[in-house]
Amino acid sequence: MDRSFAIRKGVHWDRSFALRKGSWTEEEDIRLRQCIDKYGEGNWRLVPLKAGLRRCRKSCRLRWVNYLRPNIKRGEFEEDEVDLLLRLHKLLGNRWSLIAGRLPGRTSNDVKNYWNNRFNRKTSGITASEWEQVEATSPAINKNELIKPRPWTFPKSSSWLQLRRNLSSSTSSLDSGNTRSDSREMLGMTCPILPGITQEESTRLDQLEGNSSDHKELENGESGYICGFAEDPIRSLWVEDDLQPMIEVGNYTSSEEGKIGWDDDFCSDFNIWDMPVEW
DNA sequence: AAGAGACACAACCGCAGTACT
DNA sequence: GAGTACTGCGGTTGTGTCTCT
Repeated sequence: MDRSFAIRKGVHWDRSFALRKGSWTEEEDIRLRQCIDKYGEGNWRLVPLKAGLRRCRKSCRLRWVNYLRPNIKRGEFEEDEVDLLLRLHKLLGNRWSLIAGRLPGRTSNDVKNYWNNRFNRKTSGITASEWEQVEATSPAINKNELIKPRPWTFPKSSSWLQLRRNLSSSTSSLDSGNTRSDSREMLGMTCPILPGITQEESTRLDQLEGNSSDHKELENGESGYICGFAEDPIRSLWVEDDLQPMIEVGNYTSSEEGKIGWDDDFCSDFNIWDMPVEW
């Protein structure tokens, strides 16, 4: 790709750094795809060099993540996707990457663009009076009321198998009087709340199926799988046997019988599918 | 047919958090 | 602990296409 070609294609050419900007060509896509296929994702600093691209690493990553990555879903959002998007946005706000994580095949950019086009006040074409009506009928969401999950952090050596072992030991440690933070230490990680089910959680559920040691029974008689613990106050994703993702918020307790549960004095839960959506 | 405006999508930029030295 | 590099995210802008007049 030379400068004259770039100019002909209407592509901006940054002379000072010889880095290309603007739309990606088919040739660049092929180079990038071949590079990722060969070396895998990550280490974006080296990708432009290995791929022989005159693009900055951020540009390469963005192109891969939003366009070239396999299994990216194109086309109009389906009805159930829009429904889930609305519910998740109500819960999470503009946390596009988290929302996209629960819409298989959709990227954060897709979700953001879709939202901005359809529901953004500036661009949706909805009149001021219509918006006033929407806002009046929708419960206000304060920033500090939004659940803002942080990325899961695992020790480098962790694996689901290890997590499972730690999960078992942490449960028994509660019975022996250890504190909750001790248990988190034993877990070797901090797991914030993750509403809905991610791909990883889904995979884990598949692994859990039939493994009774990971199946928990609550004091209130409910049973299911715990997919994540959060930092204080305890917020956890609890997936019941019928695979309904419940969000538990409250104090985590244990009982003599070895059962686990949440303190009734400070505990609430809700099903993401039951959340009202008023648009 | 041509121009204007709307729309959808791609890409860039700046920032914050994290990892590394 | 401080400084630097890297990564990922969200807001914003740019650009191509479609529709309407």
